[in-house]
Amino acid sequence: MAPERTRRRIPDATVARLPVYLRILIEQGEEGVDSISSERLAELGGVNAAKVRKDLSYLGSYGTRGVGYEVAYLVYQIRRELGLTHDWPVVIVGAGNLGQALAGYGGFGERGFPVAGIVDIDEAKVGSVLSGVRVRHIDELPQIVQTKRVSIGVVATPASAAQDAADRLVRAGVTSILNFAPVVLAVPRAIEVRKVDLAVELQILSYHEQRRAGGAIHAVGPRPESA
Amino acid sequence: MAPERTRRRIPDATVARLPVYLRILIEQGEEGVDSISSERLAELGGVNAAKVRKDLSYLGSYGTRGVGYEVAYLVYQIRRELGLTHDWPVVIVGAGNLGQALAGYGGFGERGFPVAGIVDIDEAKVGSVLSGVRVRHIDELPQIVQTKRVSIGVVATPASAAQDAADRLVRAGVTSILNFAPVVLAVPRAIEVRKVDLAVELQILSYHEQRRAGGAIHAVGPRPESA
DNA sequence: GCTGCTTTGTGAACGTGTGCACGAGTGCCT
DNA sequence: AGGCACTCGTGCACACGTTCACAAAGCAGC
Repeated sequence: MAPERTRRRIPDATVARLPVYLRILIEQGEEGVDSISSERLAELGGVNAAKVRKDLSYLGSYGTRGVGYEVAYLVYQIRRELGLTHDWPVVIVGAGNLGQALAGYGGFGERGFPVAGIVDIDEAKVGSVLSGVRVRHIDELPQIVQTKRVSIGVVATPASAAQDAADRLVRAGVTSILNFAPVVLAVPRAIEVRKVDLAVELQILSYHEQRRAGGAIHAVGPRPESA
Repeated sequence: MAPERTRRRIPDATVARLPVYLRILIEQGEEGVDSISSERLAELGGVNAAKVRKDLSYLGSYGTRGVGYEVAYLVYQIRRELGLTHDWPVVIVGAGNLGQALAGYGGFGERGFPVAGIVDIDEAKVGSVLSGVRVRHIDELPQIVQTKRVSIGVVATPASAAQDAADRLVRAGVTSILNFAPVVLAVPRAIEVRKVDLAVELQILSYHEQRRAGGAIHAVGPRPESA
């Protein structure tokens, strides 16, 4: 309950790992684990123990020397730091293949990000119902964002429509965007954008595979030698 | 055609950006642009011009001072470096919501990663056809990997089945994994794993939203003030 | 209460990534 | 041919992130 004021800024790298710790801690809690050491948490999270301690130290000194961290308390603190003490409704733009899959992916609402609405520009798609959410026309975006107090938008359109979708989201008042389209979105500086690009991920894997195959030597096939 | 030998290792951060440059260059090429400066490429890619030049310099000196980079040649070089001179067939494990969306997502095969197969452990799903690919039983994984020379596997299962899926992929001979399940996979060191976790991305956005709302002050709602 | 064992929290060293600033090379114009 | 404008390639300084190593702090047993 201490009204800790201006919390020091947490490094990006740490912010990106906190959700992973959080998930593990919740799982451990459900399995009846009350206390956990940085070493164990590191093992489960696939990172270094010192890194875990340093990451957690940015939240405050919530561990007990000689013992470890109390799982429930740490869950609470990470939740608080990540702003997960209340739900963040999201709106999905694009009711195509991906939009549908996202709407149908239960883990969304389950983890505190209920789908407040899904919109598309295609009149033919408007009206259909995806996992309980009716597809609405994109012109209704401002209204959805306003009434449902949405601050996070998800761009699940084809690349060609992504910038327009982002523009509309920003105009409607959204301040964070999760972009699945393979495009670099241009948005005002104040808007936070994160992108998820399948092709990029696969190409990074491709790089390592190619390297494995012998660097600059002309590869003759995907798998020159099986393990 | 110079048989450049032991290419120096390219920094991870650069490898992650090359696919972005590549996509932009391909687009520009299609629009008839022959030559491009680091400044223009940086603008389109949303990064710093010096960074673009440094990144590209790891590939070699393929630019022309006073002019810029020849688009077609640079596309070729990046493709070569990323190992995109030939296709990398992928196999998808999990024919649920996400697996189906991935199989249906055309951009996969289009970008050099044809779906060699999709498998599921659920007999009920086996046999159905998703966008031209028949779902096969997971026991056929080794055969698919062998015959189609697959080196990249995609885990699109629920969290509870992800580790088993990964184990099977590794045993079948796959050396790179793209993991969509919210789990930290345990795999041999030689296996390259990249993860795409929606919840993590949303929680990172949540952190910034929460921070925007006033740091540690108890937030009362998602959007304390509209822009 | 003291001793010894355990584990946190963090200073310091190291490594990686970023961005500036400028020399070096190229093409164009006169 | 010479000068000028332009853009690449890169050395250098700085910021950020990771890891080590150890003092500080807590618990347990006697």
